[in-house]
Amino acid sequence: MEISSIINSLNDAQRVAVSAPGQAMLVLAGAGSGKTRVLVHRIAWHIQVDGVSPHNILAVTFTNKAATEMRGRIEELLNISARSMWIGTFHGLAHRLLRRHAKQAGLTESFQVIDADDQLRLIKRLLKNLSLDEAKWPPKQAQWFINAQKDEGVRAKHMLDSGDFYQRQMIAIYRAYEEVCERSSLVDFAELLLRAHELLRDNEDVLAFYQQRFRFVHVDEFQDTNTIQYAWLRLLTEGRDNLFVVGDDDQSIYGWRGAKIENIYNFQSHYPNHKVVRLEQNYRSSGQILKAANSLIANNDGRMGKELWTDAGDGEPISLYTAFNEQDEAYFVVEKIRQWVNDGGRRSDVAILYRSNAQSRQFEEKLMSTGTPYRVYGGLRFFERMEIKNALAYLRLMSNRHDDASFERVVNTPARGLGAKTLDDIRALARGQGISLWQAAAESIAQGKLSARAANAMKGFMALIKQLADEVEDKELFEKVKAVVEHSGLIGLYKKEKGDKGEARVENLEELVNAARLFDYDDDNGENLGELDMFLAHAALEAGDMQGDDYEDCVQLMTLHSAKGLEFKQVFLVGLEDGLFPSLQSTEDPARLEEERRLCYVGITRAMEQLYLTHAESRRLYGKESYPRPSRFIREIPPEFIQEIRLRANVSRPVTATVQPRSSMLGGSYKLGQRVSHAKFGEGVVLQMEGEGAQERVQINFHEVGLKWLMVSYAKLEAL
DNA sequence: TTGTTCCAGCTTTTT
DNA sequence: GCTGGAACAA
Repeated sequence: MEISSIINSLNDAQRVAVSAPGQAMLVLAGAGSGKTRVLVHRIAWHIQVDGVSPHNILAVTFTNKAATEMRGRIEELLNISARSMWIGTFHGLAHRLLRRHAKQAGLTESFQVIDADDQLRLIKRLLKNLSLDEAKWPPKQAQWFINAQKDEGVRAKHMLDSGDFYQRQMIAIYRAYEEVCERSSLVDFAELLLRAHELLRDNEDVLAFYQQRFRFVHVDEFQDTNTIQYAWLRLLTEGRDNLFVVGDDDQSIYGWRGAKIENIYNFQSHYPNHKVVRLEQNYRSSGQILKAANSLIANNDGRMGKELWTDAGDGEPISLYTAFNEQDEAYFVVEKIRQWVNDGGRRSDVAILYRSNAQSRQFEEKLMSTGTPYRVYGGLRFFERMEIKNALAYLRLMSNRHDDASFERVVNTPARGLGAKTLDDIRALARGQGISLWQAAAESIAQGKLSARAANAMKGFMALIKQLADEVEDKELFEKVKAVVEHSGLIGLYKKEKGDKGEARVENLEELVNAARLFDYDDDNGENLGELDMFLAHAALEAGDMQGDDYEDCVQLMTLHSAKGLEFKQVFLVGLEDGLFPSLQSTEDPARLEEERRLCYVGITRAMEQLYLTHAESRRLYGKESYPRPSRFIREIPPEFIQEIRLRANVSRPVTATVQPRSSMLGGSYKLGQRVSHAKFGEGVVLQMEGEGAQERVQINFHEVGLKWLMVSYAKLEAL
């Protein structure tokens, strides 16, 4: 393999980046400028020209997809196997480190990874234990707090009590959460990163080993790194000048989940010998689209500075359509797509991009009514589905009885007569003695604390888990999964569920067995880990692709966030209205507004040939009619790049339906305002009535307990 | 255990 | 205005 094959296909700036001598490097790669190409070729350069073994190379990405693609492209370019090279996501690599050094990281060897959903359930449970009112202490907020602290590398024990009541409570929740995770051997996503950082920071030998091993470290999407991820990279590379990062400050759109655009700026002081290379030649979009994007993003302050250009010509101007309302907007878009397809365009080259998921519906309806195939991105992934998570919880319990999160999840799923009361008692015992729920359950049975019925049910559940675990011990992974699916009772539960839903769930469970069959154990490079545990980790870390690729030619619908990194010949950027995009919550804060602008920049730069911007003069939002102003981002694009279009000369306004006042309730055996008495609720006054005969119901305002609806035939009311 | 009513909440998302 | 979850009645 010649050097030329690595260098020839590159432009000057790309070449400089790829062939630079070993030193810290910041590649500012604009949209569509060949950033992955540069990363791939840089790594190939190290291997081919510097003679570095793949074994000594580390490459970090954010998504599994990016990691897989990069490995594939390196293997293809060099025609070698890159198996020994560490390429993966921050979380995946952190996981691998923690498996290898579980003990030094303070973890048990069988620790399990939990996803955001598991984490939230755990926190909900914990708030109940602490007798905190969910209304006053929203679990989501606590989750956000905990993860934000971890992202900054802060443990509960490090947090000072500022005397602030809210803060103090959050710290207490954080601490309690750490204890639960510790006891159950559970590690959440943020914890993976934090632990991996602490592992390197606190263990000189481990750090030295990996510093030596990774002669060259590469990072994709550097603008999306958070504090702890960057700290981890610095431990591995600082002072050694072997960190190669690629990113684009103009495409930083994840500030709200902890990404620090500042990492790009700080890189320059942390690595004084660094070199900056700008990739500004764009190979994706036509000239006017790029100029519009440049003008828009120029409104942001404190950029690194970058201007995209192309030698591919000006292309068509951007089209702007002002719709009467959101229906009309959808009509316009679908009509344009129809024309595109009529002219021989492929549907999969068309994307409808919106700010928030709720906007997809109107487009779906119009697409459906015209029989246009489409695909919506987002939504639940395979391993996030309820039935799958339930089955996995059984598997987890088989692997680790002390996994409280899984115990909670399936102890009464399918229902086996273990009610709230029984479980509360077991939880109380577990909490009091600092033992797992499984142990507490066993103890309760042994001490005869449970009613005969509950004890039986619990024994049955525990026996089921044990039996499954024993029966399957030496079997193949897929047989373990199959045993769970067949004997847990989940299938029976979902078969009973009415509609297609239950059927789909049963199919998914069958698909899970299949996924286990196909699971490549070696591929995930397990360290000291059984195949089952590896599969469970895989399920958490890689929730599965959005949906299986359907081969049909589909219009693509997605949020602007999910569109990052993709490109389409024809792009519709819809709902460009103040309050929607930029979102209402971002309009006050200049920093957040800049992030919205970057998001718009990302959207514009997805388009290769044709870009349509649309906004509506009136829009139904949260049930109310609103009359939003066109987005400020439209005004920030110079008019010379924009062409306004009108689809129809006149639009008829929908007639506002007159609201029929509901006719007053027809009386049965009670009168409005009648005073009545109920055995349990005491005295009250009848306020409303509906239904007749056996179905007759009355609403009563009881003096003691407030409003209630009661069936007249059951309630045994006494007229006073 | 199940069906209903009530109520809050309502950007963006990967791991 | 819709949805998902919790609370409640039966």
